[in-house]
Amino acid sequence: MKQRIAKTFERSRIPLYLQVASAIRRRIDEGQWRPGQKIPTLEEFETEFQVARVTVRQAIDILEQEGLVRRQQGKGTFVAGTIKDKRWLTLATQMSQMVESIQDNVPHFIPVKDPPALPRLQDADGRPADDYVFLRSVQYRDGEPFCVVSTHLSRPLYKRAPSAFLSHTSLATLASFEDIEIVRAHQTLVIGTADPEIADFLHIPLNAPTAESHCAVTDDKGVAIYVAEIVYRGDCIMLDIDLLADVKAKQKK
Amino acid sequence: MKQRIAKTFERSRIPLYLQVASAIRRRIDEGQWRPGQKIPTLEEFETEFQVARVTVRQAIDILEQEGLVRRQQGKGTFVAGTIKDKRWLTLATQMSQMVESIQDNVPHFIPVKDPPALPRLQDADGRPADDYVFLRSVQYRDGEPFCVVSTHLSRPLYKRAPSAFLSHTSLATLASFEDIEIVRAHQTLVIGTADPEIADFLHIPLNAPTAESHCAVTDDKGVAIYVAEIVYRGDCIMLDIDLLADVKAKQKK
DNA sequence: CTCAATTTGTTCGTATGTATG
DNA sequence: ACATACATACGAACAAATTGA
Repeated sequence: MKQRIAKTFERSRIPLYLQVASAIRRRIDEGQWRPGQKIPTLEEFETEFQVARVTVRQAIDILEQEGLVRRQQGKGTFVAGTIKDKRWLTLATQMSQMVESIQDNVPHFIPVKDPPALPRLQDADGRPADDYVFLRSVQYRDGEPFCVVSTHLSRPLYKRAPSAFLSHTSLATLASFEDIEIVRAHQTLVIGTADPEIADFLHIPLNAPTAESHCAVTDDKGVAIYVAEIVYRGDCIMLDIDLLADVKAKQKK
Repeated sequence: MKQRIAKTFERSRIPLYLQVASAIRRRIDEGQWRPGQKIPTLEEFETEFQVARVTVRQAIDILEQEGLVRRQQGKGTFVAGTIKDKRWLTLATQMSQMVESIQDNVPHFIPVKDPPALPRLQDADGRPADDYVFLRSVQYRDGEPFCVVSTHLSRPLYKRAPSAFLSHTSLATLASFEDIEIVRAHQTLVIGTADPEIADFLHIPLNAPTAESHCAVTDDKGVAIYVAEIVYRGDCIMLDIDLLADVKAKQKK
């Protein structure tokens, strides 16, 4: 037949039933229907999304597999009782806060085939060090991976405490060296999507939203001694920004 | 045939050729191959991704449609000369900066059927005002929509200059009232995906990554006089965070 | 200029997945 | 559950453009 496909959906090439599943999943995540509550009937979704009944069923099949909903013939479809705690990771916007929050994280290192010799530096990151150590790791919480960290660490720095760098997050170790003067510590954040490799590490679907952080620390000689590219799962992070932080800091003078 | 599908890909139900396209697109975005440079042959991708030649071709078809690559029979496939300026919108992390950046934006208002009487307030946002005006608009740049703003504005405030609030962004207008004391201005940011409505407004595919901002301004009486929910396209924004901002502010004392 | 190697373009047959009514 | 149409994916073979020997 014609495959009429509603206008909003046709912008994407992704199979309809997946799109519908995502749309409904999102509403559940957002709390539009509370745990235990009944969600609309197949017929209602059919009308709303302008798709065939079978397509809605297929979408809900997925949500049922995920344990997000429970179906009962003759009664309806209900939101499962337990919804996971999301957005638990508030990204730090200050160095001190950042170090504190990753203090106790244990990185799980990934072997790297062809480590890039130099980090990708942005304009203001400073000049590259002569030699870097490249470390790549996945970090977990409650047995679930939530970010992949690729770090370029100035080799002299690494040499000072290799075992520390291999058992703790690099930044926490770096911050513990009191004699190193940090002149600049900067982070940029963009939103991206999971490529196959990242999807694999983070146990998320391909193209799922991610937060990609570029984080660089520069010493008093203008050398970028720490440069990390961090990819977070998009669904667990949250940023908290005090828009008056600058004003308040001035007032304290 | 068998549809062997490599392990990494099978977690996702998304069509293979789209997955491959995403993987290659990402590498181009990341600058793994410079503009004008030749990317690997179909055969090489075939081996790397463990998919059929036709599937790789189909993937590259998409990138060609997007204008990201250029193909030449007998020679190869090349990264296009011009890569669009992405990530042009650096989200402000300070009130002053924010007001400045949206100063000249012109909102295109959307009619609203059932405006929510009260904004969704977070713990520290303060108490709700007695009465709000609800405004919803889409903002454009170069004719392209980049965010949808839903604003709750304290009605007394709105009454002071209705025409200003309808021709400029609310926050810019708000900031122009010198006699209003702002005690708190806070923003939280999470990563989400486009639902059908947002996808429609922003001209992006359903489930495309978005940045969802909750922004609240509280006056000296502890009343939330401005509360906005802003949804940005995920692919145009970027955050710039100085991790030593607090330290520097203190040093200036 | 011809020839072979390389690389993209095209087509076929088949199997399975997606979507409709 | 069924019949139908179209999309996705495979493997393989062949065509056409480009390059360098």
